[in-house]
Amino acid sequence: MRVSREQMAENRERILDTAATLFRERGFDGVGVADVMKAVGLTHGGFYGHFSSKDDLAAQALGRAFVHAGQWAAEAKAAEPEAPLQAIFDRYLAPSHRDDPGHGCPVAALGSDTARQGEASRLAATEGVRAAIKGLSAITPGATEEERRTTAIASYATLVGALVLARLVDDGALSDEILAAAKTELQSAQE
Amino acid sequence: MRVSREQMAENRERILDTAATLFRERGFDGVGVADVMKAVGLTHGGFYGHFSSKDDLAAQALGRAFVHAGQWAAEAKAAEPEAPLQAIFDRYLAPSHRDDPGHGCPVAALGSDTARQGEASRLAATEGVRAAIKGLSAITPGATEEERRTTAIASYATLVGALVLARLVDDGALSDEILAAAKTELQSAQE
DNA sequence: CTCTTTATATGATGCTTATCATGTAAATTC
DNA sequence: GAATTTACATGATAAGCATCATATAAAGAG
Repeated sequence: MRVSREQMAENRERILDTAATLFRERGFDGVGVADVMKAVGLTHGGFYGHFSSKDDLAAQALGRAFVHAGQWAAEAKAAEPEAPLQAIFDRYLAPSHRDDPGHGCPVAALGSDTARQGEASRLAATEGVRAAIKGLSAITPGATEEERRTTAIASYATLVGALVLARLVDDGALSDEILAAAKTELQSAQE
Repeated sequence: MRVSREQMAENRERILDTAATLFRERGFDGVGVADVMKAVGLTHGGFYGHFSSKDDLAAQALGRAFVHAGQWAAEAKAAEPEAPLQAIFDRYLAPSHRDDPGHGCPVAALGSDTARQGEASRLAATEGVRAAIKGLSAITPGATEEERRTTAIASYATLVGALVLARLVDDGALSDEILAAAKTELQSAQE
């Protein structure tokens, strides 16, 4: 059955959002085209009217998941004008973020996966990382532009690594300790 | 055809080593049982004489991949008795490590994957991470035991995150910059 | 209101892959 | 060295999944 133009556009958006969440939760190979469509409330047949392939969906969903990363600085400034960097660290390293990969950082959720993905996905991720670094640099202290950027990149790496490690281990106490340790070090580096 | 006891034991070891490499290179879902056996020079049929399932293999191969991580400190001390920590940072953040995931850090290569794996794999990874933290703590400077451990965990996170990001991006210059930035920050934190 | 278009549903198709069943030849045992 | 065991090979089996073909009913055009 046919749906209205707006309905179709909305369906497409929901497919993208749903895919972005499911991929982060279960990995690219852990989610089938039919799974995504079913979660949206459609059947698998209509999929290829929206996307040319699963790879195409993966790349676009990745881009969608990265949108948030590009707005890091702006959001943090709005939420905590006094200490935006601190707000980012707190949010990123919160147990709630660790426990909800579907709506969190795509690098932590799909990082090792994406490195093995097709070109389109790699490009989307690269742009996302670039935007995240730029946003972080803008609110990172430092004498020179270059120094701020270097520090921002390292902070980003610490955040990602800590979240990956915290999700990896099968021991809640150790997981909490990892998040806390990263937060402590990132704070003390700020002085 | 049957092979000797030693031959069988050697085959089992080669299956494990090969799997540990292939999984890190292509992800758990990117490698089939038949792929591993073929790479070893056997056929898929004999697999279940060695392991009870692919999950079983994955868990044991992960354990194998983590062996190296537990010996971090010892190896670094042997190679660079003066500055073992520096040796670890240099080696971990080297382009050669980035470009050879099959023989490198299992957290960076399979981190986000493993978080979705079965219990046995999670446990193997948890033990590996624990050992790596312990090893790093032993050569990390700091006033108290607790402080050394906190710093070691954060350094580990920075290493992992930087490698994941460096492998993720589709731009060699940005990738190199990420590795260099992490190294710079880790060094300056040491004073 | 009729005609045309099309977004989605249903139902193949073909491929990949984990696992199992059976055969066989070589190692081990006695 | 005959009998037995067994590690591996060959060849199913069955399930999952990406993609495509066709049908249909509802939207949009006139």
